[in-house]
Amino acid sequence: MAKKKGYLSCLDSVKPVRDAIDVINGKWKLPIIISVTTGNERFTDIQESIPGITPKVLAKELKDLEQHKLIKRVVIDDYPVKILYRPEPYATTLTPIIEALKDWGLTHRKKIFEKE
Amino acid sequence: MAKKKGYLSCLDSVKPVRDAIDVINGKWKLPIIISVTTGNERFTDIQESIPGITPKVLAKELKDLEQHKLIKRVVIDDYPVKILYRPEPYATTLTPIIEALKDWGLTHRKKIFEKE
DNA sequence: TATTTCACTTTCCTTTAGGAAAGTACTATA
DNA sequence: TATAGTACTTTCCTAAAGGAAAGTGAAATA
Repeated sequence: MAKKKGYLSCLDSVKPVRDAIDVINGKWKLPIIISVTTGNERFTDIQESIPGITPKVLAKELKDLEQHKLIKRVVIDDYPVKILYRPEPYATTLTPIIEALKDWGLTHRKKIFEKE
Repeated sequence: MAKKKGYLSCLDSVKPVRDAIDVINGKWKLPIIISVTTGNERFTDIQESIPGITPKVLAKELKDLEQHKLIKRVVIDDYPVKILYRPEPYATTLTPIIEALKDWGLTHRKKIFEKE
C-alpha cells in the first residue's frame, strides 16, 4: 500500500510534464516560436522562413501557440488590415527549459553513438 | 543574410531538443521510467503498476528505453530464467529536466486558466 | 495430465499528425 | 479589366501511435 501510494504520487508529475511537452511538441512548434521571436510578424513571412511548412499547419499551430499565450495575434486596422504575430514576454519562460533540453539532447546523442 | 544565419543557427537547436523530447514523449515513457526507477523489475509487475498499458506497448517502450540506455534488460539464468528491468544510473540525468518541465507545466496550467 | 505463469508477439482496428493541392475572400496594382 | 498578394480554409490522403484481443512457447504447479 505504501509502495502503491508512492507510485501514484510519482504519477502526479506525469500530467504537468505532459502539459509542458505538449506546448513545444510536434514538428513545427519550435521553428514557429523561433521565427516569431526572431522578428517575423506576417503570416507569409513566417511561412517562408520555415522551409516545408504548409499554410494549413502554420495556421493551426499559430492558433495553438496563441491559446498557450506564447504569441499574440494583432490586427492592425489599416486599409488593408494587417495581421501581425508577436511573441509574448511569457514565451521567454520557456527558454531555460528549451536550453536544458537542447543540452541534454546533445550529450544524449553522443552517449547513444559512443562505442558500446 | 545576418538575419537568415541567425535564424538558421537557432534552428540548429531544434534537432537536439527534439532528440531529448522524443526520449520522454508518448503516452507511456514517463510512467514506465517511474515504475522501473521505483523498483518494479518484472514485466508483469511493471504492467500491473501502470493502469491501462497493454503488453504490446510495454514491450515496445521497454525496448526503446533500453536503446536509449535509460534501463537495462537483465536475464537471470535460473531455472526458469527471470527477466528483470533495472534503471541505469544515466536515467538520473533526466531528473532535473523532468522536474523543470513539471514546474513549468504546473504554472502554465494556472496561466492558461487564470481570468483573461 | 491440465492449468497457470511469464514474457512477450501477432493481427486488426481507430485516432491523430501532418502533407499536397486547390480554393476563397478581400484588396491592391498594372 | 486582369493579375497578384495576404491570410488563410477545405478536401483528400498517408503514416505512425496506440488500443483490444487473442495467441505463443516454455516452465511450474495442482
